[in-house]
Amino acid sequence: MVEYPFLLDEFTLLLKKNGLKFTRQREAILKALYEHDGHFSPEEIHRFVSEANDDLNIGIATIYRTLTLLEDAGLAESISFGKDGKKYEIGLKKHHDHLICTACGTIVEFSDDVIEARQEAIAEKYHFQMTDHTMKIVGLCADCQTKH
Amino acid sequence: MVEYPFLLDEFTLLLKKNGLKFTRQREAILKALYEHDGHFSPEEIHRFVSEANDDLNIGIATIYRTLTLLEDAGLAESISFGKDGKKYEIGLKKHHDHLICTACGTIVEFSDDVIEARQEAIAEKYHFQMTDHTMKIVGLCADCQTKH
DNA sequence: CTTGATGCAAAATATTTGCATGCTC
DNA sequence: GAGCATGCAAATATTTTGCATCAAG
Repeated sequence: MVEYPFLLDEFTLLLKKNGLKFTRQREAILKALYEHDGHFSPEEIHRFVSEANDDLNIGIATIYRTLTLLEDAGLAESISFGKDGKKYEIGLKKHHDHLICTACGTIVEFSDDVIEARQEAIAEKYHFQMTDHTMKIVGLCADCQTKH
Repeated sequence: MVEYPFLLDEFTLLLKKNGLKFTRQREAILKALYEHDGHFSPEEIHRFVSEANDDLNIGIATIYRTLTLLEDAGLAESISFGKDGKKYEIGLKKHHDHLICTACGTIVEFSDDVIEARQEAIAEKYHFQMTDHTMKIVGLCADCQTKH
């Protein structure tokens, strides 16, 4: 959907704008998020980054710090459900929402224009200046319904 | 919206159905959720229950266990956003969604039939058997927009 | 009485922070 | 060079668990 170079550009721009530094660690984390499609915990992301960069000894604290940074900037999004903690995914995709299976944990993404439009209308109605929105539908996926 | 006795009925029924026991602690937690309108962390709920029941020395573990129980049963719902952890509120209200202000943390509830209907259609399209759904719109509330 | 529930404290997780040192800019 | 970023480890915070005891059914 979005090309990596573009994402990287956004990122460097953002850093510059805030007087922050571009580091190998930050790049590696952004890239890991870009290359893995799905939703991951900070630990998982840590693993990805470590595996992809033998030479780079990255600390978990940096993962947390960077994820927060990316989320605030809108380059990453977090979602959480049930017992599982927060999971992150890359931002800047076409906006989409999630279907989550309570049995197997599968997350399906979807996008719906009617809902998108409606959300804007609602934000306006309540005088909110909307910066983001998310929707989750939870239930049983087709597979898990069968297994019962 | 929903009367407490009704809620309590649902609860006892649920417990019975699963061979679980009705205890003072569980009642107290349900009631605390019912009496406090809003979204609270397990700690906060623990405080509520403790303050309302001097004689009842309730442990935080029981709060966690009961909240999980209530959430699984649909009698409570959790929502999480940004740095804050999971927050719970009573379920069985008319279904509603949330507007969350990123600056002051205010949570406004709203309900929209168009969206409700659309969610059902989407669940069906993906062959999900929907058990719940949530929507969050995050942004700046009217107040916080002014303060800038 | 039988079995699940509770409180407590310990254990397991998850997340944040302080600080010396290393790297961008 | 100046100042932010990093890794590490310690400090916190958050949740979960084991277990002896209690209490609901």
